[in-house]
Amino acid sequence: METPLHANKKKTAAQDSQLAGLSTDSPLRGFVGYNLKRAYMSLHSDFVASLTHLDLKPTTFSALAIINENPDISQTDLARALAMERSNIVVMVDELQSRDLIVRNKVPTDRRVYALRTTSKGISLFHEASLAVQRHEEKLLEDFSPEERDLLVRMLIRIQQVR
Amino acid sequence: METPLHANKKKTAAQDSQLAGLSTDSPLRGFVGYNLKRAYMSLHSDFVASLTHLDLKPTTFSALAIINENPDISQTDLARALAMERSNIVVMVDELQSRDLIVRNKVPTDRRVYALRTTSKGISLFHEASLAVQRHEEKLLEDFSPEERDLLVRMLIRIQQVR
DNA sequence: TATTGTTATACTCTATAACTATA
DNA sequence: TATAGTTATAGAGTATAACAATA
Repeated sequence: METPLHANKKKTAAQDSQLAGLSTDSPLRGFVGYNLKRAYMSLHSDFVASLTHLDLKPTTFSALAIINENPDISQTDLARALAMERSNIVVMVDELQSRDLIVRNKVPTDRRVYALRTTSKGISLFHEASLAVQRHEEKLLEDFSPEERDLLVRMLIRIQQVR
Repeated sequence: METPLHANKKKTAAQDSQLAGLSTDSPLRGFVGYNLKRAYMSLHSDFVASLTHLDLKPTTFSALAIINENPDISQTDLARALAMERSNIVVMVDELQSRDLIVRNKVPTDRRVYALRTTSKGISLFHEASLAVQRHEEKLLEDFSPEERDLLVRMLIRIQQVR
């Protein structure tokens, strides 16, 4: 028995009109930026839904991934990696810490900073979440060959490297 | 004399860490969704900047494009095309109307709806904005061949068509 | 002086519910 | 009953400024 991905809830505008726009927004379809935004929007709600059962949001999932990959990372560096403001990192780290998913360790050599680490609970939740995200991506990209997926990722990274 | 695209303002987190993340967020780089979001974020601030001199935002630019392409479109259909809630369309249409970029015509056959149309002022502003967006995209995609751009757009559309 | 973490705050975007007038 | 437009409001997400502790 799987949880249905689209239950009988009323859809939001963002979810509903994924296809509706394809006829009337033709003047915008030639723009890469427009299609990038729409593609992002169309996968976003499903992505969020794939993490709710673990009580994670996209940002908290990403934070967990980065802290797990970079033990003793500081909040400032985490902010930079996530492209978020330091001030907004604080409350998110508070939440992860209060749920015992990460710890804030003091650093003797620089008493201003915290060294963030995932706990064993945080690690196992992260692994579980990774599987959920992989399932979400698998469904999203089922019509894409491995080569196409790779090509897409490389193109998206090239766009980020502009400037 | 061109307007500098990155003036001497302090960068926001979203702008700053376009590249900073490339080292520390490696566990997330395999996910298409993550790269999609980051690519969208990295072009967004520059896209917004490319429209500010015309006092347009991404959404108002898109609305202008859709109304121009679909004369006498209703607010509900505009909302669907833009993937926005009808309630949020109202204030945006208010603004475009107050700036004489569009008109709200009454429809005799159904007195509930408005038929939206661009004014001549709206049309010329839209054309000017289109050129600005094209310049922005040209810079964004200068390393992409026409074939690559086309391929990227088609992949992004395929993602939107899932489900 | 500069940086880390922090707090408070504001602003934008988006979502929801309730209403009116029409159909 | 259902739909178009509207209003008010609430909730995210994100940005800015100022501060204490530390470098």
